[in-house]
This record gives sequence, structure tokens and C-alpha cells, in this order.
Amino acid sequence: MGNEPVVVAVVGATASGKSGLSLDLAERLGGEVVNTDAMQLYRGMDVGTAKLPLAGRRGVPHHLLDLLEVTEPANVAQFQQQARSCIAELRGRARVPVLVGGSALYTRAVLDEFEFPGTDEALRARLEAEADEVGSAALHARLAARDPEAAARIQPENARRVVRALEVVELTGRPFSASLPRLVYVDPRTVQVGVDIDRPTLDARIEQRVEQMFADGFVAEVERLLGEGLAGGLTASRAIGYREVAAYVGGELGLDEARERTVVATRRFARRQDSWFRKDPRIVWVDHDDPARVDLAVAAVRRVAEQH
RNA sequence: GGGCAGGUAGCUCAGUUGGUACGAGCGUCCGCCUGAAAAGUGGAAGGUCGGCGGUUCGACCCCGCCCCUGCCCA
Repeated sequence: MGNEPVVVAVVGATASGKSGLSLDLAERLGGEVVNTDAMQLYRGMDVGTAKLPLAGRRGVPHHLLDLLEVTEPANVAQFQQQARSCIAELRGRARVPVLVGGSALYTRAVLDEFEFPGTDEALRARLEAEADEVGSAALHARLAARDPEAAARIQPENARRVVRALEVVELTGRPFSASLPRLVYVDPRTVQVGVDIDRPTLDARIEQRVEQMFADGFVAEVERLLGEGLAGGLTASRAIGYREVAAYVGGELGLDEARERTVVATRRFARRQDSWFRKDPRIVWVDHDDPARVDLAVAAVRRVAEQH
């Protein structure tokens, strides 16, 4: 295991400049890019997810893009497996995996010791129907009886988590931890590089990016995906921008309104991403416009490589 | 020039027959987060009510003048 390459992950808020840094790092380290963005997993969701077009990839191979149809739900557990085997494959070829993406849960699921209890479609469907009927508070009360600790950590209003907790409890007969695992890398030779960016700059970039998306045919992309069943996709239909543009196409929103709401939703998303990543003390932060950011990131990678 | 409607939280708008603004939605800020995660979810901070003057024990709510916005008439 001694000569296996380090695993690098570039994290940070949307529109902070992760893609560019990931390419720089892949070039400097002899690596290939592995996507860890839940929405870029979808085939056909390109403009609205700011997916790097082939022409912009500088010849660096990209993995784990375009794996799902918009009608399919996303699935972290499955992604975890795919990403880990992709990483193993790259290392087998002595290439450095450079993960990039803004989905914090996905990134952690891949990098950390992170196990998912099973799932049961029918059971979950039943619980969801029940939640709709009696309300999540009632289910929360049942959870409290079965698994007091989980209940204490999950807000009664959060139907999604209440249902999942009950699903796990009923399925495994064991308590659901209901809290994130500790920050422990499955492989100590892991480095996370965070792209730091101040809010005014980030907000301006988000606005600019969204405008560019619309100029680049975002509406046409959504129309095409609607034809492929986007509206029925559990995950994809709720993606930022896609739901707003779909509402515009459906005549429920004006174009300007759709664009403005997309900007706002993206901004809020960026805040949520930030609060996830800030909590992880292992992340080495580099400023988005620091001329030395690539050198700093490479230095961080070398440091970890030498320690192990 | 005249008439009408309106000027209340960052935005859109409720509300008080005069007694310290019950406000709401959105936004903003902070937090949570294990199989939908660009999802889901909790909390907080923001107005003294267009300006000046008057009436009143007391006005955001009454009166006067002024300013601004929209519509209408000339």
C-alpha cells in the first residue's frame, strides 16, 4: 500500500472555482478527476449543473459523470461503492484520484468510514404514506418508543429523517444512530482541499453563472429533459434551477422570476455547503484567487504523502 | 392644473373605529443532517408605520401642508 497514490478531494461552495483547481491538481499530480457531485451524475443535466464540457477538461479524464437518467433517484450508498471502486481502479494504474464536487454527504460517504444500513422500498413506501396521512409527529412518537436516542436527535417535523430512522429500526431491529459518523478517513492518505471565497464575490459569481446558464440554453435543456421524464424524477426534478425552469416552461413562473429564484436558491445552497465543509477541520483551505493556491494545495498533498 | 388610490420590516403586502406594531410570505443570518442531499428540516434578527406641523393625556391610525408612486381628467 506504500506506493499507492494519495486521494485528493477538492471541496467548497458552488461557483467557488473547484473545477479549475481540480484540473490544475490533476495535471500537477498525474491524476484524473472523479465527480462527487450528486446532480452531475445525471445524464443530460449539463448547463444547469455547470458540468465541465469535454472541451474544457484539458484532456484530463473525468469519471462518474452521466451515470443516471433523470427519472432515477440518486442513491448515496450506491455512489459510495461506485466511487470507491473508481478510486481503486485509478490507484491501480498509479493515477491520483482527484475528487471534485459540492455534495458534502457524497464526499464524506466516499472518504470517511461511513456505513449505510440497508433499505427496503416497500417498507419505506408504507412509512411515507403513513407520514402523509398521520403526520410526521405521529411517526416521531413511535420512533421515540422504539429508539429514544434517534428520536431525540431528529426533529419531529422532519418527515424524511423520521421515516428513514423508522425504516432502519424496523429493518435491522437495531437503533439508528441518527448522527453522522466521526471524521475518520478510510484511507489515511487522503487530503481535502477547500476553495475559500468571500461571500460578496461568491454571490456575484453565482448571479453571473446563472445568467450565463440561461444564455447557454438552460431552458432548452430543461425542455428536452422534461421530454425524458424529468418531472417524474424524484431527485433530478428538485435540482436547483431545473425545478424553477420547469415551472417557467409550465407557465407557472415568468422567465425573470425563474432566473431570480434560481440565483436565490443557489445562494442558499452555497451557505449550506459552506456550513458542512467548515465543520471539517481536516480540510486545507486555499483562497480562490490566491496565485499560489495550486502550489499550496500540492504542498498539502505532498505533506500527507510523506507522512504515510 | 385638478381628481382618485397608495406610501407599514430588505421586498410584496396585512393591520390598528386613537392607547406602547399579534403581523404574514419571501429574503437575510445561525444551526441540524447516514440510502432523494442542488434534497429535507429547526431557530433568530430586522419596521416606530413617507416628511413637517397641529389636535389630543396619548396618533401609525384624526386635521393641514409638503414629498414620492400609480392611475384618471384637463
